[in-house]
Amino acid sequence: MPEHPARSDPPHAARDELRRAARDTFGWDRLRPEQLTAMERLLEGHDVLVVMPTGAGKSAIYQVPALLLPGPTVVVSPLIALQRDQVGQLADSAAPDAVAVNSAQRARDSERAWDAVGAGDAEYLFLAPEQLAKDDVLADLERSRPTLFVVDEAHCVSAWGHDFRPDYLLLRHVVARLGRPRVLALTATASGPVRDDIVRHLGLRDPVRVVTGFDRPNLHLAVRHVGTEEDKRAALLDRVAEADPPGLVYAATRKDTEHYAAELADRGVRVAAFHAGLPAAERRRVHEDFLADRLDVVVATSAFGMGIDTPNVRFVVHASVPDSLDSYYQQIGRAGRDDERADALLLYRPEDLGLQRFLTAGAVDTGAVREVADTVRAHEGPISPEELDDEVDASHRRALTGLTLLEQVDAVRATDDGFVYADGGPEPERATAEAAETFEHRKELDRTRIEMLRDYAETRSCRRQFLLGYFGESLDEPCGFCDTCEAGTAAAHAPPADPEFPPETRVRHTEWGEGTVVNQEADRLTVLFDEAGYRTLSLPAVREHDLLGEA
DNA sequence: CGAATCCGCCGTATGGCGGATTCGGTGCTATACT
Repeated sequence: MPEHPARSDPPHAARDELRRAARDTFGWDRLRPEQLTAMERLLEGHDVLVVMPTGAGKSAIYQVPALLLPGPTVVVSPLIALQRDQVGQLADSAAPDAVAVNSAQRARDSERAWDAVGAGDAEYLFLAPEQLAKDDVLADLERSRPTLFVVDEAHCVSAWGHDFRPDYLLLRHVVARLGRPRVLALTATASGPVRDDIVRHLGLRDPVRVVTGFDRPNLHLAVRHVGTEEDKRAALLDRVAEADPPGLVYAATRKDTEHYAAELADRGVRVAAFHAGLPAAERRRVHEDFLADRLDVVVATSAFGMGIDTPNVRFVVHASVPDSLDSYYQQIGRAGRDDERADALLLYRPEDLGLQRFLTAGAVDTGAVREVADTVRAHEGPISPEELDDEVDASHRRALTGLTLLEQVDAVRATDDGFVYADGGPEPERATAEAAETFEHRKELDRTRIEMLRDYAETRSCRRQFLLGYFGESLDEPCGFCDTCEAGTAAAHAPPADPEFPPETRVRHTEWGEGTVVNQEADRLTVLFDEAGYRTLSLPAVREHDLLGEA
């Protein structure tokens, strides 16, 4: 953790103020040390990255300091439903007003929200990143002089910013345009590389990182290998039908969610399917029914979960592997928030990895990248993302993905007034090729992240040691509360107490170049290579052929 | 990459089979229409 800068105030003046504001405004009698640390650093003007489980009070970290800072607080939130929840929660407290601006509410309500922010009546303003790509929104925001810029669910920057929702990668320029208010990034789950990606793409400056432990000791971890699709279906139905509700089932496709939900319903389970293809009203109903205990089980795609903080979820069963251990841990982390026993079960078929490979395979649209490059270059003066979107035929998503890739290869750069073609940068043709390469590199990393699910499913070591290792934490002994521990294989495959390659060690591989050790098991080693992504190496082979040296 | 679905063939079945084809996740916003 970085050192405290020297302060002239008495040492705990800020702390006392924060505690008083928390108590008087929100009725919170005590704040956790990590919350206080993060709040204090914000007040001092630092950028802060917080990784803390849901339920630990992440929102408080901006809600309280916002009261002590002069201007309004901007909160970037990925889902309109979350914005609504947060505004509602603040409305129920004694805190100053919170408002949102988005396309789902009447234009007049958005206008009122801006008026309230402008007049200093609203302290908190919630927006999706897409709003911040609009010139008039940015102008309104600039006038309101925010002093705190919050990115909630900040893992979205890394998970979605690179292709699905490229507006996330523009946030760093929004922050610059606003005169650099301090930035707070909040998330429940992020492995080391994801944290670094967030820091880099939000442009955080020497951020204070507040990361609490990842271990959830009340969560029982298990993987069941299934042979055929039919075996899997049978195993799923048996397990879920007899499990203690409430619980969640994650499936890979929309159709699967509906199949499983129908079959569970036949067995008398109060169940609903949830995916992004359902009408908004149906999605809202399922969400509310689950929170209100009117449903035992929701069978969902990855669309379900953010904003679910019901404490008594007893199980999470995966009918198929997700796209990364980051996603997996986030999804199983929705169980057992009450600290009672909860079960995480992965039904594993290696064939299911294929679907995830397909889903992360998307190639970049080089035509769109080239069009963006040419447009920025031909434009007289700096061009804003909104103008670019208007002038380019490619979709918003492709145009902005192209823009952010071109920025990463130094072909375009941001100024205070928009993007310009970089003077010494590569020509459009070369820049397009380099952008495609950068994108491909990211996809390769994504593919190796999928392989980590294979390793998790197939490991004979303690599952918890494996998972925590992935998130950069170590557990000295096998946990005793996972299937491999119970089967006795974990003890036999326990990582050495004194590993040759301790976590975080920088190494150089003869083929894959430099990387950082993630964790060492009894006979294998996982390394995150800078270029080649996650790779698992056999230790005997490493020793025999001297594959790894110090970097 | 793998599963589900479609389609034509065989040869005449309250169809079966194999090869070809299609499909598969995540959300915002703006706009046209009822």
